[in-house]
Amino acid sequence: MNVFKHFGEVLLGELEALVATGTLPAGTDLSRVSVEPPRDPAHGDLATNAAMVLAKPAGMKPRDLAQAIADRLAAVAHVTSTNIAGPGFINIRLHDVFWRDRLRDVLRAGTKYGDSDIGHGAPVNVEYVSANPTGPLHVGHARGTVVGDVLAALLAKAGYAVTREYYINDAGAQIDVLARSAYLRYREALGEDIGGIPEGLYPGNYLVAVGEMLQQRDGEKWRDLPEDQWLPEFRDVSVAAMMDLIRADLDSIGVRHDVYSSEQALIRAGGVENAIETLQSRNLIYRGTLEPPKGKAPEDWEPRPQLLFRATDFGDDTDRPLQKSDGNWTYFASDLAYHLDKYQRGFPTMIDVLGADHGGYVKRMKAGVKALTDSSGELDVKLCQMVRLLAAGKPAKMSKRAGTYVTLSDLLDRVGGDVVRFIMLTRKNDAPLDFDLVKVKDESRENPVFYVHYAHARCRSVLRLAAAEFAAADLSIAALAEADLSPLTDSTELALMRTMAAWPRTVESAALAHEPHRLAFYLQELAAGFHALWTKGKDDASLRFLVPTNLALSVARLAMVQAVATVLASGMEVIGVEPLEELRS
RNA sequence: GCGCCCGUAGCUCAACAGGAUAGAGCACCGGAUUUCUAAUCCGGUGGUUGCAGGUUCGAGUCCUGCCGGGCGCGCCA
Repeated sequence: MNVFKHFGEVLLGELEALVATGTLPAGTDLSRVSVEPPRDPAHGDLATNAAMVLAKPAGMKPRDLAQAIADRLAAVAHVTSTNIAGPGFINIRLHDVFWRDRLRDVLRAGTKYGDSDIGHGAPVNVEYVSANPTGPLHVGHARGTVVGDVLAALLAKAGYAVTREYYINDAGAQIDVLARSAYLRYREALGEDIGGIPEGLYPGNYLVAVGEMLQQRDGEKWRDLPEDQWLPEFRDVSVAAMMDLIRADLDSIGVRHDVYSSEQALIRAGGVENAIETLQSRNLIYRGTLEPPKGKAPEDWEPRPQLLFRATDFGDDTDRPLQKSDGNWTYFASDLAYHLDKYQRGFPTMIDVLGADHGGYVKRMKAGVKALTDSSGELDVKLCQMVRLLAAGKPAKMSKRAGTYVTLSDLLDRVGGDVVRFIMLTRKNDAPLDFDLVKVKDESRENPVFYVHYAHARCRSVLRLAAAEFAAADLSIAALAEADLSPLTDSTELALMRTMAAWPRTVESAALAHEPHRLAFYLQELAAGFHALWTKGKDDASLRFLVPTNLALSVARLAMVQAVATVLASGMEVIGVEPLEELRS
């Protein structure tokens, strides 16, 4: 249950009653009315802006209208009091029983707590990673990988039908370069001294295995043939090998895409022509000449008539070329085809997770999607800013082996997948992020991964001890869900329950905003609430979770501890981090 | 030159769809432990939300113009 949405609906009912009695005029627009947590918990449990939003249409002073609304709300179930504050906020306080009952919601739902149906099963396509198949994934790919994967999981939890997709850019010139690089390794495998890797080819030693494989499979078959004879085969084999590497990398961080789309296959199937024709039929293509970019004209610029898409009709800054002078399609043209293809496969909603260096590309792609789908398709692009690798505050050394950056695989070996996943969500995607290889392994308050893990482990520890302490009692989750929770009266306990009850709303709002980082922030908040209560039990023994002389109290508190563990696990499940039983190794 | 993103406490960052007195952590100062794992917690100091206007009952959030930083800017993907 999203508490705020629930009471929002209740409030709307009361407002409609005020319309019926004539206090509010017929046809009043109620869409801007909201029910939210108050900024300061001291104000109450819920707050609404209804009186401020509706004062003008009602022709009343906000505080007078607030009084009329508050009078009605005071009679609503679970509401213990209302008050009017500031410019006309109505603060609502709910009975403690209501909050305690939310623990039952958690215990009955398990880690499905927070699942929502706001998506109504609508299909959403999330495209992420989509690294060029020219080598293994490196650190730079890690952020988009995590952001995309967690966004997909988040949308699934919010009730969308999510497809996770990887777009293989296997058609461009860089694939020829890859094939030539592999060819060199092939000759090396045949025993030739190839010397150094020439400038412009990929030097990475991950291609050695590709060359060796081809040598073992085909012997000298390709050695003396002209390039156009071996290039297609070397392209295919190299791309397949690189995708195997990439898939292995993704697997090791727990990422599995539902669909891998090949740019080459799309082009061969006539996808680009299909897209071009669609645009042509809407008169959105013409042959024209672009102005050079002002202030930064390329030296070799010469005016040239090109096939152009009228992107400016859809909010872009300039029209965009579709065809290169050699007759091949531009990358933009095939990307148009790809997005049309996704749309035609049943995804009116598409999300692309890209690196920030694609920022200049967003407007034209959104324009393209609008044009191709007659504005019925929607594209959201999440740009991920740079990750700065540090070690104890200083820039981390890159591996200097020829041509290699720090690979994702190296990073995972060093800090583990849980750490990578969590840390990548500790900033919103469009802000730069520092990833400190040392700090992320610290066992302290400063390390959010540890802090959240520790909270869960502490919950589990209490539950284990409880099983020993109260061996005769039924402490199953089902039993805890039905327990008498009335002994839970401390303000810190109630605060923790409110935090847990905010989880469904967090899921929904993060999903609507396409902002997975909010989950990581929520988990830190919940962990903080639990740690606070834990320590309070040290100062005041009557607040300890386990009170051997008082079974009823202990059971109620165990229900709460179990609920904390469950909500933490629910969030960690979305992020893809494993909840730990204990931290001791 | 143009476009996109960013600018919030000394530092690193939050702020949910435009809401109330802008919140955390670190650092600094002062406290709590014969532990349900103190690897934690509590309290205090700290702000002209880059600058100047505008819209609104209400602006960190929306609009305009500046300043500063990052990314990008026809035949790379």
